[in-house]
Amino acid sequence: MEMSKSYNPKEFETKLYQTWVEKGYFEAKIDKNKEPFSIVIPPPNITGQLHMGHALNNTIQDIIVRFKRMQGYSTLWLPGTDHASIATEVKIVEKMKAEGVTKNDIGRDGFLERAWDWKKQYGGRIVEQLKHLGSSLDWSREAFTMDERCSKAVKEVFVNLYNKGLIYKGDRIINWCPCCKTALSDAEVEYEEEAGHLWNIRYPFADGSGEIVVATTRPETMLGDTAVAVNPKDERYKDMVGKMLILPLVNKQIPVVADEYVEMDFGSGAVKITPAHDPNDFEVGLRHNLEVIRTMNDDGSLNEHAGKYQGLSREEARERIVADLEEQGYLVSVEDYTHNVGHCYRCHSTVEPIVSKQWFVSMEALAKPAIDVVKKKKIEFIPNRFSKVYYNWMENIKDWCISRQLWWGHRIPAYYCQDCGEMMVSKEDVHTCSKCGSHNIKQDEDVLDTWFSSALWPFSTLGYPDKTKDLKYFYPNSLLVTAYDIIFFWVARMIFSGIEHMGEIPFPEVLIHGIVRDKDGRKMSKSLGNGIDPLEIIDKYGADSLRFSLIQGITPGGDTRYIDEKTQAASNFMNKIWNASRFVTMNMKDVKIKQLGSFRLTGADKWILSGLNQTIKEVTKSLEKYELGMAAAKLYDFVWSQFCDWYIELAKPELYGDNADKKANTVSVLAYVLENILKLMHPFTPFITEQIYQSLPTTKGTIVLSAWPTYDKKHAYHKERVYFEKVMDAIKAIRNMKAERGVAPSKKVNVYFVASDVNKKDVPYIQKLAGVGEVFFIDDKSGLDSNIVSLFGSYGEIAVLLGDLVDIEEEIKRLEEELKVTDSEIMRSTKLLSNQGFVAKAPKALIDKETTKKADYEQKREKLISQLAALKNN
RNA sequence: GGAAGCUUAGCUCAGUUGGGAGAGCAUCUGCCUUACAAGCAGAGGGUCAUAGGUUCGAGCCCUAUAGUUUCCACCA
Repeated sequence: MEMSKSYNPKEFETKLYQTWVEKGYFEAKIDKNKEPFSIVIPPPNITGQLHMGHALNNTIQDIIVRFKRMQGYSTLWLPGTDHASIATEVKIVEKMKAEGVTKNDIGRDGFLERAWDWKKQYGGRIVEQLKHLGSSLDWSREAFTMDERCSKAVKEVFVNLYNKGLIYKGDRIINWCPCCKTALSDAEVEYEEEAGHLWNIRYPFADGSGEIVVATTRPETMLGDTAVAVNPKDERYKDMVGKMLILPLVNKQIPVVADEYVEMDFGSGAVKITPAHDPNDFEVGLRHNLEVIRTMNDDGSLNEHAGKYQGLSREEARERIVADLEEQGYLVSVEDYTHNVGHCYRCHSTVEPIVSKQWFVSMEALAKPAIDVVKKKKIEFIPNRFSKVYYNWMENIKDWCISRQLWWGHRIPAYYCQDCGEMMVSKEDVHTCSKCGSHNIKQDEDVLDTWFSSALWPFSTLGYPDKTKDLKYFYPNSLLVTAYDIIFFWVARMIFSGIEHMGEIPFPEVLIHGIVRDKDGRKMSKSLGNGIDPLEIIDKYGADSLRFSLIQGITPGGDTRYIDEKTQAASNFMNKIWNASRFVTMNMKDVKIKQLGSFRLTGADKWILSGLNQTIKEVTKSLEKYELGMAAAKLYDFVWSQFCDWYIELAKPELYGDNADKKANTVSVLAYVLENILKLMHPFTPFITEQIYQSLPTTKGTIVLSAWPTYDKKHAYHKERVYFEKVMDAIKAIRNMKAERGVAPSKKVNVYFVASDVNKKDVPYIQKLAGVGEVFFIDDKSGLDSNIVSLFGSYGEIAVLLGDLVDIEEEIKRLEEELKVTDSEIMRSTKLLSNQGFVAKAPKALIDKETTKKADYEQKREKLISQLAALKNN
């Protein structure tokens, strides 16, 4: 296949992906002779569209998965989507609102019908978008959190936990979103600082003996107050504990109680207690047996316990209550006060703490082993600092509220007898009451937290609770890759779920990456409008460029910025690879490619093979440590700076020479190195590498399933590399000298190598790459005239004939400057080597290195001095 | 209140067992040299936030300070 003249990713990216999928390259095979490597994708929400976060997350996973696949692992990367209970329901309700329909209008069944339609229509969108990225996912195993498999797992787990007493139903204070009209878990509440007020209110004693002033940020909750609390050690209130106060506006008597929870030095040191609407107050209420009076409806409006305020929204109620307090003389003062207010993570309304009957997972017993496995390093976070975040959360965890007053999701498998009230929790649908035999059964109306099913993802997708072959072979997964923002929501819950239900950790490693910010370092968000659509970038530059730019310069756990120039640079790199490959394939035409080892290698050949070998070693090592940014940088350097800038240029003298055999040798090395480059690059940039790989006459099949290059001692060529770098140093020195003196690159200069160990056979390289005419080798330069420029370096001495271009005065100045630098280097070396501490404690290799360095500089110094003397004598 | 990260060239960032500071972009100079001007060759540019400490030796380890970002907690 001929390569087209220019790099145009659109010509092949989509086509190649289709072929990969059709041929089943990504389908995992259970192979007892191979080691499995499995990852499950963090399932994107069906409501979602691909954003840069997905692009980064999936690029990282794809790189690792493709790398492991090439290394010979039986590799599974399992795709799927999350039903995203609340997020999806919010979207559908919005859509219905536009049509003028409410949930109640169409009922549960009607709503679910719409939801499934919605899923059918949009659920596949993000999945299709992942394909544009090149993600090597096994589509034959695609899962959905509400498909049959996962739903079965959810029921199994719920019932098991219930039977063990780890799931319970009870009245607790929970976070309530009055807009979504559902309970939320603690993790689903986002706190934001808001400017508010602190109202100081007078609560008079029932016996008329004075008053207590309390402060509140939410005066509307006072209707549900059932006590005022003070610290038992507080001298100011010591005699008042147990006395009764009149609750203003309500005109009800409430007691003063003593509780450690109260901070004496905040405000007046007295706190109004509203057990139904504040988590701390709820606890105080439990300790003092206080009445719990809920004054708010599910939609946030006030209820019948609010007296004359019934029916008002919470905002209106606040206004009216404050006004009334003021009018009746109860309001002492109002202060400005900034405090944190909880918001629903989906609709962003202010969350109300409310007492409500909900289902909970009892966390204490589950958290303990989940903490242990990380402590014992059975699970490692990469980078390790994230384990602290994990401990912090796990060690302070509260029970997990899992019921949601929503319709889209896994309905809680609890059934109630309408006749005798018996509750039955069962995997199977219940139609008969186990206690009274009645058939009048109703299932719990609530659904489960969407994260309840995500928590089971590493095994529910593999067939749990059935003991499938997949489950046996691919569980535990090998790795989990995710951003740090869902450690609590997801990672932590997968860990305790895996341990509890599978008896085994879900994965031994968790690779955490950062988030993609905009060019100014801000989080990309809809409200800021600073989001960048990866699909637009792919359309403009191709997926490979986007992938490479996302990976370049990232470090585990670190955030990155999306900067378009970075993608342009990556795109230039793709273009470079394309053109270099085109150059190689053009030269491969009509040439019989030879096996390495069957012919004599040139110095340049050995130099590039040694560099390739080193690159293989380092890139493999970096990838094994998941240091993708590092691996990408090494590849970039090798491909561009070593292979393109040097080796291809070094190859040209042979390629354009008239020795067909030597040309074939060089082409063979070019082809060999290119093929290895393509393989090393493939995990990062799968499309371009496959496209070129298929164009090479030496390759068969797909690069996707090709073998990962391995380090080969035979190609180390240490000595040869050191020698050849002298040749390269000579070239650089001559180029540099010409550029500094304004000698046109096309102008050929003649040079003398003075007492140099540079080999005559390497002269063509110097001529071609440095723009040199004739090269002479002499033992000393006594016969040369003075119109020369002397260069000193690893190659020894080069005398360049520049004729009139040489200004003796300038030359003396330059050499004196160089002598000064050399002297200071010698000083540095001498000082270091005469440092007893250094000589005694530094590694031998370093001392040797320093010693030869010093010798080299001393030699150079002598040459500089003699050259200066010669110039000055002239 | 607690915890963590970051501070390196004009910009964005690398720098992993402590051993003479790097890349990309930008800037300047010169080149259309038969893969690539999306390119080639060359150059300039950094007291590695500050102050101490450990060490023969610190961008890297320790302590403190400043600035900055984030997470957790949620004192009404």
